Amino acid sequence: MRMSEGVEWGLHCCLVLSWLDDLAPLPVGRLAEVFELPPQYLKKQLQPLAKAGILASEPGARGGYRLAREPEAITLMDVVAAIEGGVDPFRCTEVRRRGAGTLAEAGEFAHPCGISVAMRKAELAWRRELAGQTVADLLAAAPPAAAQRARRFVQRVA
Amino acid sequence: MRMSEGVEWGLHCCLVLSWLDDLAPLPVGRLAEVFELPPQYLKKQLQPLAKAGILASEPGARGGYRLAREPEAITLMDVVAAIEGGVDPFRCTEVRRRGAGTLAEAGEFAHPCGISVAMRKAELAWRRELAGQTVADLLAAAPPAAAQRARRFVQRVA
DNA sequence: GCGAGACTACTCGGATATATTTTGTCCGAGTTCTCAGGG
DNA sequence: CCCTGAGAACTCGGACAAAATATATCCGAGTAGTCTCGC
Repeated sequence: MRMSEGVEWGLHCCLVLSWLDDLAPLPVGRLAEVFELPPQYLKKQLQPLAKAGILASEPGARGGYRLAREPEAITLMDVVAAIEGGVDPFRCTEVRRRGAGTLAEAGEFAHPCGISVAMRKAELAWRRELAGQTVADLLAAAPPAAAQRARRFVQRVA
Repeated sequence: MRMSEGVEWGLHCCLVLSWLDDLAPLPVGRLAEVFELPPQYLKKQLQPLAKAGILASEPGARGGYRLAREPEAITLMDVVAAIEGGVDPFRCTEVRRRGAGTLAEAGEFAHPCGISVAMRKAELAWRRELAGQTVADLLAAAPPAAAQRARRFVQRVA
């Protein structure tokens, strides 16, 4: 089980876009330079965020990405769901119905599989924690020097 | 992000091995028949559980797998960690140090990355829930008919 | 000097290859049971 | 009839392919800025 690195990139980019809100929209190329990431692939990772309404994109020259909402309104769950697709890590394939399960009576499978319930309970706790933290919280925790450095870096390159 | 189906299979097999404890050790072939799973691949998935001390394996004829501990002593976290390798789904690649981060002062990275901390907090909640549930809990929640059916099925095939 | 128009440069969006992980299969080492032969 | 010993069958363990997913790259559609030409 491995989360896509796009989640890490996306969150870092949300922070930078918050810091450089007055310079928006910011092209992907600039964002990529800030973290030395492959620009094309970073763009591919940010596209789902735009589609999910977390980022707003502007085409054409002088275009780029900006935050579509206030940092307080963007939860980590939003970002993870947008990039990972919002599917459960654990996927019940109803193994219980196969093999010996084919001999079961009809009503037995009315209740969901206990293993699935247990795993989903754990994932719910995970989601609850993700939904309880916002990009604004990350901004508060980040060192102020990083924000200033990112700003100078982007302006220097420009 | 997708959890290996080996987790689902492993947990179901733990249940069956609990139900059929007096028939142990049970070969993988029998377990595979109970759920119509590819026997060789199921074996591959159960091997990490044996290595982790959750299952005990016996080689040779009349060999097979049995539970190495009481169901009360096997948590879902144990099974997930054994099969998934115990690594964090989110992996911080220290992106903050690259690009603009190379200009930072030395002490700034003494504190861990805030994004990493946030993600780890969520994963901790997930792990806590997994560690709080045992195979014994799954046994209690499973329909009694399933246990009897599995027993009859295995004995019939034999 | 000023305005209109076409051109160029730059942006995002989606379609196309490569790498890596997951899934699935195969062969070898070891142990137990079976069965034939001898006492 | 009982014991001994060799053979055969069955088990797990780890090494070897195939498929699926994630990673990385390229090309096309569209927009803003710019430069030239005409008035």
